[in-house]
Amino acid sequence: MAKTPVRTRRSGSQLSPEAIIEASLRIAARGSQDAFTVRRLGEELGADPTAIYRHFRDKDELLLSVADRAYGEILEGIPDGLGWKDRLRALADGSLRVALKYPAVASITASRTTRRINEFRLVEFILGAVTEAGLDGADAALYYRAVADALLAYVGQSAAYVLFAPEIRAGDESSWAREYRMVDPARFPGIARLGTELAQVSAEAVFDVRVEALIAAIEARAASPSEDATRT
Amino acid sequence: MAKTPVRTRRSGSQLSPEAIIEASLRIAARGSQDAFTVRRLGEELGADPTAIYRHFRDKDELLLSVADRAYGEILEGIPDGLGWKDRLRALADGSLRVALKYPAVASITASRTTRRINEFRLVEFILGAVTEAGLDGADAALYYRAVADALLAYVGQSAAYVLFAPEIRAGDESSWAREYRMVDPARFPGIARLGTELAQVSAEAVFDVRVEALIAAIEARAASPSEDATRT
DNA sequence: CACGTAGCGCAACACTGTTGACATCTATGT
DNA sequence: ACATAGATGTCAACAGTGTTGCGCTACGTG
Repeated sequence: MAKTPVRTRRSGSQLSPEAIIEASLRIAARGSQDAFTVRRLGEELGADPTAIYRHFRDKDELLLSVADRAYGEILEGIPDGLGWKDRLRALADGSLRVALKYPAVASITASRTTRRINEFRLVEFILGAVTEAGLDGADAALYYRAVADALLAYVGQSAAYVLFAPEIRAGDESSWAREYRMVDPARFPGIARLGTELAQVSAEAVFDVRVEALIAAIEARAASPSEDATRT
Repeated sequence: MAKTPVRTRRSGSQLSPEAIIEASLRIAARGSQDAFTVRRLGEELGADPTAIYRHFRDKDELLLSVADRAYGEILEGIPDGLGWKDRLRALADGSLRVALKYPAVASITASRTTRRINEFRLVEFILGAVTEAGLDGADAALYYRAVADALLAYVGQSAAYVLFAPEIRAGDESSWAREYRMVDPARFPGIARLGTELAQVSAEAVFDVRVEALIAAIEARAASPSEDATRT
């Protein structure tokens, strides 16, 4: 029936949760070239599309498992021996890298919670960084959430973007060079004056600014822990 | 044909782009109670579901128009006479408010560009704020993008979250009080130690931290404009 | 006044995720 | 060793999504 499969795997089974997760990652790695659908997944596995429902309750549960596997890939890419700032930077870079590697997974999972092993490891990783920065208690929890939410949001947004059809993406990207260059300078003086600079901003630089802003906020908070965290 | 409708509206027409946009906003305002689908939209308009294709090329174009209308709603809610910091704070609050009012629209549009009038006004608004803060040229463009992307990402993430089915949301929210409380303290000492504080963090406080972090980054950048913007 | 066409309704298509019925085949209890 | 229960896989089908082609009506314009 539609029940969570037991742990005892039968030897005769062709499929397994691990094999399904890996096939999902293979499909997701092809980005917008290959849709991450149940039928396509069955094709990749050489099995009936509905066979995966014997190993996962629904596609959502599969997606969370796949995402957790991706979380592990992020953690593996972070070297040891770094200070808390460089650990957070490495985490940000790795998250973006993995999210762009599996955009279909990242774009859907960005506002979810996997509640699986590698998510625990990631939480512990961030908590360790903010603790080393000098935060503790409610402050550590608050700034952990700020870091985690910001990373997930940005990374998910970037993933959703690369997942768009090329023609849509081309239209969005060229807008800075087209529509934004033709605006009425009287109504929009700022856009008219900075049109060239706006078209030249790189996504990497923006990502950098946002990561460094968070790190600076953590540092500032650790320096004055008694004040209230909210706006003055 | 599948061509963009001309501007001369016939008097006998029951529908109009404006009426369709407003019906879309009404449906989107019902959140997860009412799915924002083409058929539901036709029902709301008292017309055939496919009638909207005489006014919009596809659902994507409609969505961008609806989003731009929501952008206008954000701008209307921002009072005059504020300094640049309070203008950005009011923008952030208004963006989140409108996004949560029309979650179905915000969650899809978060990584898109409308290229319509109210988006121009929003860009001009943010550019004015960062300019008043003391930034100019490439710096103003860079930090505009950081603010705009961060706002869109967070607001879209929040919208996607409230759009989830209540049972999924309940599972995600209770995870802090359940799974995260039962982790092995030896493997995850940070989670075990801060479990209580993690469960008590409010989304508003997290939003606040992220907005203030960006404002502080702009201020710091304006104070030392000669340095390189990237990580040291 | 005739005619081209915008506006709209209807039926249908391709594509999602998902479920129920049926068959097979393994693992286990006796 | 054998029978049975349950896990695994296949097939057909369903409800839901966005979208398109065809035909009709009624309007605005020549």
